[in-house]
Amino acid sequence: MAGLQKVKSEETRKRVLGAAVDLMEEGGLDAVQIRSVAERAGYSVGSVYKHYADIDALIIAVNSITLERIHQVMRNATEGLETPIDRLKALAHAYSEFSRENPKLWKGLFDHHLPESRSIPEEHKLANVALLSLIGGELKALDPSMGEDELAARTRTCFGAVHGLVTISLEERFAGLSGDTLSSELDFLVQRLAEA
Amino acid sequence: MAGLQKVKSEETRKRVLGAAVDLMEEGGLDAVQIRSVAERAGYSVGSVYKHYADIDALIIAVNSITLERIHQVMRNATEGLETPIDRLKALAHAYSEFSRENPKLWKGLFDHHLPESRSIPEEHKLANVALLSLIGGELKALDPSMGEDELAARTRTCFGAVHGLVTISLEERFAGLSGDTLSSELDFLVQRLAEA
DNA sequence: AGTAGAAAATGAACAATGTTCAATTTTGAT
DNA sequence: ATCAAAATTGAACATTGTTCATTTTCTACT
Repeated sequence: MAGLQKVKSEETRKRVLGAAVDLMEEGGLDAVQIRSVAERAGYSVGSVYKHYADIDALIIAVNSITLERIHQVMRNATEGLETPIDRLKALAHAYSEFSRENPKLWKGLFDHHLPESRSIPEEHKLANVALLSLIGGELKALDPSMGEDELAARTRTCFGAVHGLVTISLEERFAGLSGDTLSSELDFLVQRLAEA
Repeated sequence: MAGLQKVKSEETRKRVLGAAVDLMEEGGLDAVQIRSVAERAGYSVGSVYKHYADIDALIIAVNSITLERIHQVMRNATEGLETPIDRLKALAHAYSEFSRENPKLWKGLFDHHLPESRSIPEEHKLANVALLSLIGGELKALDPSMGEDELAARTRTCFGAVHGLVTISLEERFAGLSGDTLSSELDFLVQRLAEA
């Protein structure tokens, strides 16, 4: 049966990726190294390269999982909420909370950059756009008359604004916000952006 | 005269830093390496270490210059403008323009992170706060009744929001905004945040 | 001027990490 | 049982940060 090899191969890939995710959670981007991943997964460095072209590909795989998790908590956050503004606020809070609860995964997602010469995999870009469309859907509900381009632009403005506040709040250099202050500023920001 | 050594030492430090700035402008954060800086400056690797404790200290020195440049263009941007809202919009545009005109310096500033164990130099944190206070001043003019804590929080919200929009607009992954669209979204964002 | 000590500068050597690949082990089909 | 393909290994190399013994240059003093 040809199945055994395939099963083993997939098992290896899964363990390698799992080890990489664990290391990112524990030690951030810098901890995701070929040797540390190989050791944690119980394989040699060569086996890691059998499944991921290089360290960047592995990190992107980890970040795709992080993106998926963020998408998940944001989708859940709007459940049961009726008005678009309430739903937008809930999305912003879910995003912020994820960054607080998983700072190393979150930073790893946004701190990782490919060299200029390389392009981000299409799949990963789509996962980013999927996040944006959670916001876009609410903005569309708020103002159905908005054109496609205008909606796309406004969606990025709203996401970018919340993303920026969350980002600087995680950084020591800006003496950022936290706790109730962060929470109420997020509400203020979304309210202002979304109100008619 | 004891002056010659001091002059030489300062000359070396200046050349090393200048080489590092040039490399950051040309090749971004990854191009600022001890060997490349030493070669560009015309010194050995050991001499670089004589003036900067490690590569992080050198990068922070480069980033302090970048911060100073950003501060400069933002200060200039408000000249001759009367209303706080116009001035806030001008600050946002100046920030955005700097990121477009100096993408590698700008990315180098925000992509660089110290290991958790190390703390950002006080001087560098103050330079960040100086940027924030340009915004804080306008917000205070807009609403003099605001308390200190409230003003500090709102200042970070406004900065973070603009910073986030600028950030994602520079990134391929988000298919960000540019040109007139970015410009008008910045206006929209500032208008909404600043209006009564 | 000459000289000893201090400061500056050098570059070889080491450590850590990404990457490659020839050799070995395991698996699948006959 | 045997051979080819797939999986796995780990030694070896390249790059980059860092250290430090040595050499060169400068200052102060006689």
